[in-house]
Amino acid sequence: MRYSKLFIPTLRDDPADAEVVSHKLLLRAGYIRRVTSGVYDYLPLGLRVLRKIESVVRDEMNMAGAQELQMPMVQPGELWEKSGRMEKYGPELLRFKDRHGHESCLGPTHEEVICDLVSRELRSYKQLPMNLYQIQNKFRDEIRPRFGLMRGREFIMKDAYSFHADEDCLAAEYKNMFDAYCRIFTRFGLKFRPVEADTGSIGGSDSHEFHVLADSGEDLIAHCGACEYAANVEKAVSNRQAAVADQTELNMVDTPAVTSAEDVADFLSVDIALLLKTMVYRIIGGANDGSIVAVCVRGDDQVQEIKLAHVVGADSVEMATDAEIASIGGVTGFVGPQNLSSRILLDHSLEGATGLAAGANHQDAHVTGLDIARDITSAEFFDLRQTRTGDTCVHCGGDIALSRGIEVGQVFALGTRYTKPMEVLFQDQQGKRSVATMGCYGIGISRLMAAIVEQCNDDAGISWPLTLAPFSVGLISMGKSNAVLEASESIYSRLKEAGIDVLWDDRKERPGVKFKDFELIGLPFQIVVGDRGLNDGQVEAGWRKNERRPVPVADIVSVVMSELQPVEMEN
RNA sequence: CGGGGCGUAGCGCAGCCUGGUAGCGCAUCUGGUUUGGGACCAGAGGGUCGGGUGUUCGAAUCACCCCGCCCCGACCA
Repeated sequence: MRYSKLFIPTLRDDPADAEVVSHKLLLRAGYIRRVTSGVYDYLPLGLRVLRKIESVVRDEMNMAGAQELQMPMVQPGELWEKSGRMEKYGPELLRFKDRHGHESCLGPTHEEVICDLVSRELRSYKQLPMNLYQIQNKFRDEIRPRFGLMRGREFIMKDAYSFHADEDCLAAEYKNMFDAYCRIFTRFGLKFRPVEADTGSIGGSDSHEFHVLADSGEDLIAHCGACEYAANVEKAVSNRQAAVADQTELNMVDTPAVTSAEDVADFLSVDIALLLKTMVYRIIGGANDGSIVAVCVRGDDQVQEIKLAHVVGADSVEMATDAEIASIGGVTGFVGPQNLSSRILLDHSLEGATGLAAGANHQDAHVTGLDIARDITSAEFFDLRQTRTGDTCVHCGGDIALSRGIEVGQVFALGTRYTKPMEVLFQDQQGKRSVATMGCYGIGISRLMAAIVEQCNDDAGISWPLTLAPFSVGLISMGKSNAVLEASESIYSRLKEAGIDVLWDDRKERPGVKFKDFELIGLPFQIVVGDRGLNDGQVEAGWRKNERRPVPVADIVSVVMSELQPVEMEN
């Protein structure tokens, strides 16, 4: 491809509204443009990268035995009514009526559609298992789209759905997909980590997320330094060294206008870990929708709201209002676990604790010497705290550390969560009607593009891995002497004939401009043709990251082939 | 939706406080000189100052409303 004919609108300055490096670079290097909040154009360079990402994913999915199909973006409301998610999915599901007044929505995911399809065609266990996938646009009306491709409203996802006659078969496919995902992210050359995950709004039993490690990641993951354990903090469990204090009398003390855990600890001169922090939540969804619960953790811990939601069987939880706190006998800022009329849930780390300071449920007062076993009636203990650094691993006792990650894939063992309501039934080996079990497996294709840039960049721009670069080779001709033009033209066509993806910068620009643009765009290998070397029958060639070396014009194609080939073989 | 910030030429910004009809750098176009790391000279084009209403002789500037964008929280591939 000739640069002069390609639409690559590069920018000198960082766009003011881009925050993370991938967003800035993809915009500046002319890969994407914003259309509206969370919705982007993929320009020619961006599309080329997308296609390469897709082809690796396709390759591995096909090799793992899955088959590709394509489902629609527009979905009928009935399907969502049937699965029960019309109500549950919430405002993220973009709904609309067509001209006939028919309830429709834009597909944020495709469990309903695939179940509908499979339920119509599935008769016998002999048709199982099967794994169907697509690479397609999704739309989720995100509360807050941000960071460019990282969290768009419209995005591209590879989603696969598998159906099975029994649990064992599902487990085997889950493992199969897990392994395929590891191969995919390895082929991209990414630093990634599979972690145990909460199943979120999709539901199901088992789930793992695949995270690309990056400081700009929106997720926090906990991992053990000594063993393989890793989990999203929404789910991570860990042991903590609990601070202990002697058993003492229960006392009420004045703490005028001292409310936060830090301030109370300072004011009373006690270790913040010997504080008991009480948070009051309202339950959203589920059997106890609307009811209020009190939750206690140590002063230096945070309540993990996802864990809490699971414990109380809620869709989610929200902090209670002052009035709601008062309704259970609490006083905002001074809430404690004693004499509350609501359910009181305590984190395991508080079981048997003594000598604690806590809110007194009186204005401007706390209690000291609180003894959980002695002073709290009807306490229930659960894992409710968020794992933090300094905790130890429940499996091996090793130290837990936290990292930031970008979630680029997730696998779910869904069981019959969808197949039951959607009536995906078949006749089993005994001739009985049976519900299929299901798994689903997603990879965020467009998000991956951003995640890769997060890991592959430097001060000058993007630094694509060879397998994903929009072009493998950038050919830069310098000056406009006929010798340079002719040599460039001939090298360009010889490279093309050899099957190498080459971008020839034939523009009438000064060398500096060309170098800067190529480094910004991030092509992995460069060839420079200039009068200086041409006089000795040479051009320069080299990887973006290294120095270029002189190469005889006659050898350039074979040199490029031998440089590029071994790298491609590794992948 | 709650909290903070912003909206002036394609991009990055100044002007606003203290009203007088818009400016800088980059980019673009023309001519010339340049040509191994974002050139130089000369000239040119491009803006209903996010939108509306109001105050005023006069509004980019002041007030109110709306819209859009970005950042922090709840969501997820």
